[in-house]
Amino acid sequence: MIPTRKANKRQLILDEAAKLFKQKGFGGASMRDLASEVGIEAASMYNHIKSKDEILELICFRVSGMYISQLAEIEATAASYVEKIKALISLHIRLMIEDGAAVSVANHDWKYLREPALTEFKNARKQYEKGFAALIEQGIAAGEFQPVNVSVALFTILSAVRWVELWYRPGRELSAEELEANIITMLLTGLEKK
Amino acid sequence: MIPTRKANKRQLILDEAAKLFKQKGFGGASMRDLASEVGIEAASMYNHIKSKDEILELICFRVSGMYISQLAEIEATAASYVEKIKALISLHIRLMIEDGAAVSVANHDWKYLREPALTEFKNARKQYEKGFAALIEQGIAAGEFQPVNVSVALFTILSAVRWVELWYRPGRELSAEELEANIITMLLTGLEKK
DNA sequence: GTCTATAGGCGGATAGAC
DNA sequence: GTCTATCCGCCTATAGAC
Repeated sequence: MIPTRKANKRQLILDEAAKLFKQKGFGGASMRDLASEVGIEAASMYNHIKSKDEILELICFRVSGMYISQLAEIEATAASYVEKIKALISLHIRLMIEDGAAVSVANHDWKYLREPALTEFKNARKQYEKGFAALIEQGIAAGEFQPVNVSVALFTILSAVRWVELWYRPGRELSAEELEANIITMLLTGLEKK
Repeated sequence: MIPTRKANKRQLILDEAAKLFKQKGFGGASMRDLASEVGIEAASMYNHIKSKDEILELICFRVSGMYISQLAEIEATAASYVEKIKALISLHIRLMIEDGAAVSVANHDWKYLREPALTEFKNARKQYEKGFAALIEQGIAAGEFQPVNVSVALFTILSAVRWVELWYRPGRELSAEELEANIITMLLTGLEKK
């Protein structure tokens, strides 16, 4: 039987840490806070994790791993570039909704990683951005996209999906599917009516 | 004679604080760090400011004040809704480039404000967002914009201009004007070629 | 207005009993 | 594996000399 993510206390600590870091920031969340959420004393957590820094690393690299493996899958499909970019936007929104706390930590608190993890994480992110940018570039070359600056297009898309973290609540007026459809409309066809 | 912003030591402290908070976060930047940047001892700063919290408040409310007053000016013009939205996008990019550290702190560290400042800041931001959303809504009603969900459009635009803070360096391949033109293209006409 | 010294609290992490 | 007790360092802020 494959253990679920919450099977052991170690994973419970990581999940609660993600929520707490998202809420208070890495620096603002203390090990005593975290222990209280988990239901044990701070000292007891050190039987499950090595340090507070290790917790941050585990969260950040789990998230970067998800993005990179999913990008590889999308790259390998035979879809058009428009479809591939739509799939990437959909991926970001879905991960944000399903695993929001961890994604949020990887987005905001990665800078508190210590070397060598910091450099490793930056490289992973750069690798992801390069793959994403290549799809935009190829889409422009293929005539599917407007000849916009590739970096601007890349970061506009990446940023535009980030606010979902701040805004989305399950049971909001908009369903996840409607949210996704609206963001894709904004990014691919723009606000202005032509 | 009107004093410039750097005329007194108090303002120097605020400017250095904005840079430091942007770099390390409010919690990660200590008063000793800040004093070292200013060139005095930590204790000496308390002759110019009341507390670390006061520094954060002064930075955040200066920024929110700028946005709100500029929004009022744009609302009062006779331009089309397309032009008004373009002016707002331009405002965000310009403030980010000219006063990036303070804007960044107001974007990220406002959550460390203490009551009653926290509630006051949230209300100011909500007021700004409502004004911005109203322009989008009126633009849709006037037939200038696509009938997209107003909140989605608003937050997509607000987020899309935020990454400029992470990306823009004076002397990058793209000038501020080109950057602005490219972002406006992305947001108003979209990535896809039609 | 700046300094040195320090108060008083909270941080991460460890030792050792059970 | 969990606890209590504790180390030691850094934090914001203040007191008081100059």
